[in-house]
Amino acid sequence: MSVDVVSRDWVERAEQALTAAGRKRGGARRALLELLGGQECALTALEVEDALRASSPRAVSRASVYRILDELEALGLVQRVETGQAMVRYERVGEHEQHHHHLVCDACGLVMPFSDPALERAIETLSERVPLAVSEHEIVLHGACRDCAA
Amino acid sequence: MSVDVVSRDWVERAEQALTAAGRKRGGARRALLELLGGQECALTALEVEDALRASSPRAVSRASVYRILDELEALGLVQRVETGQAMVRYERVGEHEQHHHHLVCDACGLVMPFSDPALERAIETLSERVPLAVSEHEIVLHGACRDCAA
DNA sequence: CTTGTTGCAAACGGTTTGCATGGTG
DNA sequence: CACCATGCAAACCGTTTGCAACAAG
Repeated sequence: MSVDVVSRDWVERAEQALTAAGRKRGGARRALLELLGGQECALTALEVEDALRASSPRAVSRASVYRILDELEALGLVQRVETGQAMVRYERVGEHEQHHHHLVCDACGLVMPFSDPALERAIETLSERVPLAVSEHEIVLHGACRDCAA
Repeated sequence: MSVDVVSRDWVERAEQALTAAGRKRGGARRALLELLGGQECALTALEVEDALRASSPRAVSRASVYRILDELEALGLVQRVETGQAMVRYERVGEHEQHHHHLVCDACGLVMPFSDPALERAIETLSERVPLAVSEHEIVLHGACRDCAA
């Protein structure tokens, strides 16, 4: 798998973008970047906080988690994902990573990524025939995952 | 337009479903059904409350708005829409109405419905190749509406 | 030393719940 | 008259903000 490589790229790019935006370095942000870089899919702010508390000796405050996620979102390094689970999720946006969407198990809350070229094409075509200058789109499929459907 | 006809159908169907579920009638619910029946697109709970306060002499309490919307959702008469605007939206589900999705203007908050057969087909095909027993799907296009893009 | 960064705790705002009252069947 | 429906106010909980202490450039 190239997950580690990808994430390392992203972490570096993020550090650069932050520096370019006139930001200074800080422990909390470094820890958060490291975490997001290694994630396969979207996390909630609370999950981020818990993961950081578990892996790091000094906890990162909740406020910082939200502040940093907002910052990263503004720089286009992270994107929000609305899964209809009452909490916003966040995931990194890789420059060369494949655009993807989400499957949500309404029974257990599991969130999985998926991607489909045909769907993207349909969205692209559609985007030109709609009374909106489309900048982004989000697709969420709800249902029961294999474990829960059994 | 057949909007009025459609909404009347829906209101009637809702009343029947509620009675069948062993519920009694009440003024708040009747007012809410009447309102949703006449809506073109999804409303937030707060918008529902305001609309009811404006049109009706006696206000409907916020708690009732949420309780009734939950009830209607459980019966499949209403569906939640996540537009990424920090508040959940609700809209009626018509039996013979066309399935649709939403365009959201991130600048002014405007929400518009749209539907696209090609997109639905793509979703349908995709649903069979995914590790999830898909029961629903939601598609949201974000961008700038005509007024805001100008 | 000037300016961004972080933690803590309090404030916010949408949503939910407990409880007493009132209306429906 | 049993039970659902409703209003009011308080509780909840994810998120945001104010402020003071710190650290990077």
